[in-house]
Amino acid sequence: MGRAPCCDKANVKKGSWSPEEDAKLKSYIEQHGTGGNWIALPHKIGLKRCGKSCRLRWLNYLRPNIKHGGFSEEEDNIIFRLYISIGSRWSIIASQLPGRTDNDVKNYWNTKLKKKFLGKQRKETSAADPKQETRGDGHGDLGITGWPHQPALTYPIDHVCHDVGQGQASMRNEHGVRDSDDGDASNSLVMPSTVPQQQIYDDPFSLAWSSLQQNSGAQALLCPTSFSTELDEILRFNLTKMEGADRPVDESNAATKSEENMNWNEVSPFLYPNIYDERRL
DNA sequence: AACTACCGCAACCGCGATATG
DNA sequence: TCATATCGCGGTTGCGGTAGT
Repeated sequence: MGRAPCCDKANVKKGSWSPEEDAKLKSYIEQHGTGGNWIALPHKIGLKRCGKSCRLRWLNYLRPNIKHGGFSEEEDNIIFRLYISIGSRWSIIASQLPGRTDNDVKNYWNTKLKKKFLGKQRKETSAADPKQETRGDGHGDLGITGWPHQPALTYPIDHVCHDVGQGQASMRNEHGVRDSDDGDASNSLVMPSTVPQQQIYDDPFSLAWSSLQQNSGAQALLCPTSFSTELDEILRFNLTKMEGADRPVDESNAATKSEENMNWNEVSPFLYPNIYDERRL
């Protein structure tokens, strides 16, 4: 049997929100909060909308301090590096960008950033071997191996805080207040001070490339022409590692598995495998 | 000016996770 | 322990605007 619908679709309005609907929803939530129940909320305020739709509208558009468009170069870099590190975990990535929503970041990546950085990749790759410039199958602009679909590359994300120990503060200074700045770091990928300082790259592609070169067992990557194939393999490897870690390996590792509770200590073993492997020995 | 193709964004959908009774 | 309700997330779709022909 299929899943029960979250609302009565016949009596629910779909499509774009009107200013009146926005005003109703916004004023109610500002006065009363969500009441912990999105499904019941539209009925309370007389909106013919699905609760999920209300939640999405609030989170992505009506919520205070939301920024739309105008992504900075630094934000581009953060998104790119996190995507390389953890894949399409948009909510986690967005949590590192105050005022940005997961939907916004996702759209921005899919429409602009992916092309921007993959274009760069192709450029560098083709410079080394012009024969790999294009594919005739119409997928050329998605990368030679389609690697964006297999994320979770191992490499440091000191980009989250360009200066270890100061990054948090610097982000705060730039954007004002962190969206998860409630004294509980459990919702953020917080960089521990023990993480070794890595070379700072202005260009995220260079950073990813350099990291691949440094990665043990990635000798083949030193040959630019095999970049895509090897990257593909590394991505698969790390993805497998991350998926495997969703299940407790031992008692000490059987902590919460919820992404919401993901913090640096849980993510970092995948980003810094060498460091954490050594600690276990 | 009209048509078409493309792009960007808002919103929807479906599923897994979690909470609750 | 199980069933059901709800939340939260990532992937996908659809629409409006714009550029190109």
